Amino acid sequence: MKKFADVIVPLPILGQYTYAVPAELEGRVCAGIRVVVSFGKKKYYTAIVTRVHEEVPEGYETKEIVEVLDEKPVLLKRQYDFWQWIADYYLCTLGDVYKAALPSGMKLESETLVVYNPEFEADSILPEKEQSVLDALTLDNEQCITQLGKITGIKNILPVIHSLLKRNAIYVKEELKRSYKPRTEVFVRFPQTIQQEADLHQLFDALARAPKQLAALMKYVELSGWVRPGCFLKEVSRKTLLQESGVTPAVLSGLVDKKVFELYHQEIGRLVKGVLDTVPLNPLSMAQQKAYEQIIGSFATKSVCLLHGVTSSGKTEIYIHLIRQVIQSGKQVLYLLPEIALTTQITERLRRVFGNRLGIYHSKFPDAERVEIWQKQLSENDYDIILGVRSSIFLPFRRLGLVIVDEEHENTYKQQEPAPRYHARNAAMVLASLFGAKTLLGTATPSIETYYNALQGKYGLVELTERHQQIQLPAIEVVDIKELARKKRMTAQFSPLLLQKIREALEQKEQVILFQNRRGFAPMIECRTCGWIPKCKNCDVSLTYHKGLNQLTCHYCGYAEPIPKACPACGGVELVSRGFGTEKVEDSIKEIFPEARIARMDLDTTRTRTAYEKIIADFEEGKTDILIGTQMVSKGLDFDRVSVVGILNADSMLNYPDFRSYERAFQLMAQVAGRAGRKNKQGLVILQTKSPDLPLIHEVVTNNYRSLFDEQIAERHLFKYPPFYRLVYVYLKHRKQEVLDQAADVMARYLRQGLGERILGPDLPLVARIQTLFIKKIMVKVELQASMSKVRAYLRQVQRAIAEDERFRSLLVYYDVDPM
DNA sequence: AGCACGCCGACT
DNA sequence: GTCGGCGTGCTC
Repeated sequence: MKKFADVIVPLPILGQYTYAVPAELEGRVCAGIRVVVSFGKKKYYTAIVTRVHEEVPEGYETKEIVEVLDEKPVLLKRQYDFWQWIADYYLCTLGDVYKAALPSGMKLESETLVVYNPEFEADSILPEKEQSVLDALTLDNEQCITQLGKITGIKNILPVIHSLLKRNAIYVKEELKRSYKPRTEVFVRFPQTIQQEADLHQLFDALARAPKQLAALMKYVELSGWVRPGCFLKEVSRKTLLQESGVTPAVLSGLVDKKVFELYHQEIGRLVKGVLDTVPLNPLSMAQQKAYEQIIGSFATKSVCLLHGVTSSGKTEIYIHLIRQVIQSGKQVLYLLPEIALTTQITERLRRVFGNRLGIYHSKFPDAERVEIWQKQLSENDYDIILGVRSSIFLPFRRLGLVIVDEEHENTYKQQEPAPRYHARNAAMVLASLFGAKTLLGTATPSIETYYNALQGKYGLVELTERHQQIQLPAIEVVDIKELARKKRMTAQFSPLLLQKIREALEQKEQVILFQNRRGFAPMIECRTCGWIPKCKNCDVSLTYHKGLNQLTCHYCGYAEPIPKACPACGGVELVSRGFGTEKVEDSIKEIFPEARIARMDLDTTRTRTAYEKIIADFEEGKTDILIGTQMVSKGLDFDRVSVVGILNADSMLNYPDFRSYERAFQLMAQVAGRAGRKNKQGLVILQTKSPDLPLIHEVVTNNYRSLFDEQIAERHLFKYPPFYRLVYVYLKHRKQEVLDQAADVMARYLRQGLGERILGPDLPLVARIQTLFIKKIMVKVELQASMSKVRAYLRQVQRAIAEDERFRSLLVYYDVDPM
């Protein structure tokens, strides 16, 4: 029987596509493997097979699978279930999920390289077009299809390539199969002939007259911790041995010739660099031990547990003990961290404990390393623990036992753009449940939803109120900058108190962190005469002034323009900046403390991983006195000599028209404040605000999470927000304002027919135009008791109806489920 | 998402 | 008369 395969293509289109399985590939095609298929007239894609069957498709001609890329599935059954859950829940396509899940090295697209097969001999004269492709390939025997099309001038080259592939005259390049090359290194070991210590002594004697060789031998014994054959601590690479023993390569090859050593090649993970020595765990304190036992206890009845521990209570140590316990039971652990918190500090700590059983998955790592981790996860020798960011929930697991979501409240766990707009914390819980595994959420400032679920008994709740090693919480002083500004006592963005404390800290060789949650120089500039503000020509936002680049930039589309010399509205030449960002803070502080060493950490200064790590390392080593930054400075970094933290403008965090802004402001300030003070000294936080009487400010000062929670939960209840209601935002985009308006109205009316009062809007979103597309938003608020799956089904139904409407052709519809 | 096909404006 | 603009619909 003829076989067919359903595949997922990496495109945002609904449904799967069916390809014919050519007879010669039949044995190799199965669910979960990657294949190359031609899609449309020009493109080749790496697709993933989800099902092989014998149902002949009707209504269209099937194409054949071009090539098989894997011998074993890269998409495991449980992963596929997980993909389907994501696509369903977050209202996106499987193609979207596929694109998000695989590192790009594993899903190479149409720029596919084609290679000439040197063994090919034509048994008859080839058609003209095919011959010209082969001629083009003799010039350069590996080229991409698009290029071949250009060289030969053949318009529709695909069938030609197809035919040549069939003739075996060319093949799809190996690179597509393995776009990364495993790195190998040469290692040294004793051959089989050396069996016991006595053999070793014999060798020592034999080499008595070759001191260099003897030195190399002794060094090897030392480095490897050799006891007897098959029993040594560490593999020793040729490079290390040469380095450590100080002998020349000639000496070593002499030993190899004498059959004292043998060399072997071994793949080495790019990530495993050096340190493989593991150290024993630190014992837990009484409080930590108690929390540990409570977590284990809660897992007996509940699948999710919240560990609510104040900053510096030593949550990481508890995680490490839990991880060890899970690994010992033969299961794997997924340890999630928000992007910005995944630093060398935490990775080094885990590596010291778990050695090369630990895999690290970071978006700033090169793609080849990510591919390597994937491949290793698929192998027999998979990692016991993966430490990673949001996207690591997509890595293959076979025996997942525990998921840890650290800094659970962080909004970077929610993917904003592009689809799938998933929340890694929530998705991770579903992933865990597919494995019957447990999830531990950890944070000092839980999200309102999570804490509510814990109080309701849906999650276990373990509180850790004691700070580790009696580190004191910092003192927080509130400064009313509105009052000071009125009295003209502010120096730039700084109150006299803050300046005084910075000065004192500098004098005592202590460090300072200044926090301003806005990058750039100024959020906008304004004409002093008429109030004109430059706006982006593509998007409905004002342009941010970047002094360093000397231009105005749009933070949404990246559009930039020079600063106008005069106001185009009134001709006024005085343009003043309004508000301030980190860049301006840096400028001012340099002026006030010219002798201080200053660094700035925000999106603009940390484009690369090295730049980011350098800023942190410099600060850690005391090469920097003052660190100015956005929320980046607040995450997961432990610095020892910070005595003063300045929050420059608390109000800038509160002015977002978002129901989460208070919660977020509290979390941010609590986290930043936690950076102040270490072992011996209480830290000081200067909190500058224009509204010192807000309850929120008081809650930050007294570190009263519970009060913030009670206040917020009442508000959420009153205004129908999570956790009492679930939200879905429906976004509509169109190039023409009128068409968009009409479509939004029609869609809202449809939705109201089925969902009634649950529909709000259409409204203009925060940014009503991005990259020349007008946008409208419809909000869906669904009470907890209602069936979300029915709501989702209805949303899809309405979208289909709208798509069929002649008037709304190129209307773009997408969803944000559980928006943040 | 691409990309080809198709239908209207300024050009050799 | 045609070249090329983007609006529309299809991709197994």
